[in-house]
Amino acid sequence: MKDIARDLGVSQMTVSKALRNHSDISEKTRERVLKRMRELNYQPDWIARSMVTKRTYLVGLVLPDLMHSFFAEVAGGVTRKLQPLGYQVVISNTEENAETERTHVANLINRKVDGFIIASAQRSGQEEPFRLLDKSEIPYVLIDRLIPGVEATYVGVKDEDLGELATGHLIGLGCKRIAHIRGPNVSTGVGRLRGYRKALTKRKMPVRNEYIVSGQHGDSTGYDAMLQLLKANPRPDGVFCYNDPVAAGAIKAALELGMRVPEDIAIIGAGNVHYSDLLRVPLSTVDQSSSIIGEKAAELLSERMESKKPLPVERVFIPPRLVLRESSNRRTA
Amino acid sequence: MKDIARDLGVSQMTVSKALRNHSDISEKTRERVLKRMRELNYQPDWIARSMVTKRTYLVGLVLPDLMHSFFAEVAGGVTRKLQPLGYQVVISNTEENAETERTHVANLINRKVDGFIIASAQRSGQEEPFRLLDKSEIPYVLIDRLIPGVEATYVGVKDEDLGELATGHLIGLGCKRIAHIRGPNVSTGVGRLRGYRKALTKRKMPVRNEYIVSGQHGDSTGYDAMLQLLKANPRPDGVFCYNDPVAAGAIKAALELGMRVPEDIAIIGAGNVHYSDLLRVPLSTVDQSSSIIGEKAAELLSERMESKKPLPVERVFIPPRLVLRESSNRRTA
DNA sequence: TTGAAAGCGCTACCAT
DNA sequence: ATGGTAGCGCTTTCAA
Repeated sequence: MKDIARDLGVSQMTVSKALRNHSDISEKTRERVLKRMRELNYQPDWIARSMVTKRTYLVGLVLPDLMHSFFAEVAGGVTRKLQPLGYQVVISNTEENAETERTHVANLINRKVDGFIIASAQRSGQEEPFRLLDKSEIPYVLIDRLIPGVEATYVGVKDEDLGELATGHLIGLGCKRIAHIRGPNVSTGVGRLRGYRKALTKRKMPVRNEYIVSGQHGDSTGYDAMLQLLKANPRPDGVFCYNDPVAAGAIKAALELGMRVPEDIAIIGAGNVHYSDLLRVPLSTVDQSSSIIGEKAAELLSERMESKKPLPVERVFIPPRLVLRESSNRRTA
Repeated sequence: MKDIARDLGVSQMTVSKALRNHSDISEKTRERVLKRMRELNYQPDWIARSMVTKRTYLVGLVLPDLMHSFFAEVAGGVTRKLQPLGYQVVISNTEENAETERTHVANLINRKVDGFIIASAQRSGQEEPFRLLDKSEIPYVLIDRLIPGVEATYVGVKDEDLGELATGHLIGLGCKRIAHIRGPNVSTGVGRLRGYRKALTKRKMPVRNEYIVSGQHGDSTGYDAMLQLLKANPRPDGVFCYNDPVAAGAIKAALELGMRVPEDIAIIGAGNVHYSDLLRVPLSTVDQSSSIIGEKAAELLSERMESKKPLPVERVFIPPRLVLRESSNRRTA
């Protein structure tokens, strides 16, 4: 930058302003500066700039599991929106570990990212990362998972509605003994479970504890959970699974035990991941508009990053939507 | 930092050194500094530090498609290795677009990342990002895809071997008319195609052009490619697909047309993505050790980032490994 | 073992 | 429309 100024016989200031299309710099000078800049192949130093402006144009995207394509899609939505605005996205994969999440968030705060989008792996009662965030005054948006006790802008579905929708669908199919493979102890897991209970209760169907087993994330665990479920007597004839990966594992287990899906047991998941249609039995699911969640979150965050004063907390709920495929394709009994 | 110094009646320098365990600062002083640091909840400013040290502890990870779980797994491997060393990983998703890749790489160079790991979407003849990189002197490691004309450290499989292995397997099964759904015009696509040809030629089997169709990435395209393939007369009885997502689509198409897999047509993919076992027909595939690729690349890169002088170019080839499942489970004819 | 001075590359602020 | 001064928060170099 100094070189350009020297070469052109103007001050460094003029150059600095010209490069940023600052208020009133004559067209002519700007042209000259830009020309020389290209000649020298000069690129402004983001770090030095950040140091004085206090803006890094970095955004932290904190996700529990990149391998789960729901989150990969969210990440796609976020970057698609944020890149054109000049932000770079730093993805932190917490592997569903609250402690990892805490350190990553602390790190990113030190790095002075301009904002956060977080699908948190914190269990209830652990709000430390959010206290750090609030203290740092860096704006952030929660996605997918709400954290009790944390008042923050959020984008996601109402998980209770999702659970009720899925369970209600199974009931409508004529299933009499509906089980649930539940997720982890975060708002999504808890909410979907609550929706499941609610749907049953509303129709005056009993909620049986042996029909609720834990699945967590991943494929093999859905498999294990289903094996356990099928030990119950009588066996369930419908299962609402916490998410699609779990459901995929569940289908595998059911088939291995010689059951037919959906004839003997109907199965529905959640998330509508891209390969659900290609599974052993194409999977009915509840779509959560994953990439829209990412885009919307990016939008809300960028408003908050641009704004001088803190913007009000906003909660955006995206309506869940049934996607029916073979795994629940059954005539009403 | 100044505050700590003032409070303790020492110089800012002493504090700076104490915090970095610099050479010889008395134990006592260090303790005092650390204590006060915790009290004030002080965190060093990475940006200011970067400005003078010229190290950002950021690594750019440039991938063509996060939705493809092969790359998601690679990303997992990379971050798992790099986080503990104090690096943050900035993931850039180029969506298989050479132009996007170019701008992202340029951006990240400006941001002074310390190194790059790249699975490039550049087609042959486009080496611009790499010329930028070479000029910037930032170390980088290529993964998965080699770029002709770019001499760089690389981690991946020998795609020709992979193609030969997969095709050879189909031949061993007794398939007589083996087709290939080929990938994009990058080293992986080209190499696998070459391996396919080689395997056939070696066994003196004919290479028929109508048995080679283009699949690209994604699910529906594998589906489309298979539909096209099945118009051939006679129909192929074995297909080697560029990767698992393509193969998943291909299976769907074959089944829809009433063919049995593997009885009428055997199918094999590549990449061993995590859901391959859960597909309509569990998919035989060639494993590429995706997360090991990520880890190894991270290792090579960190050596190069720590080293003062440029380290020699290294090429690490991970041997491909057959994973046999139902989609190619057939008695030898 | 500790500290003072200088400067990294840029921009904010205020003058001209 | 242009420029001078100061300073962001840290580290490096060299002196005490």
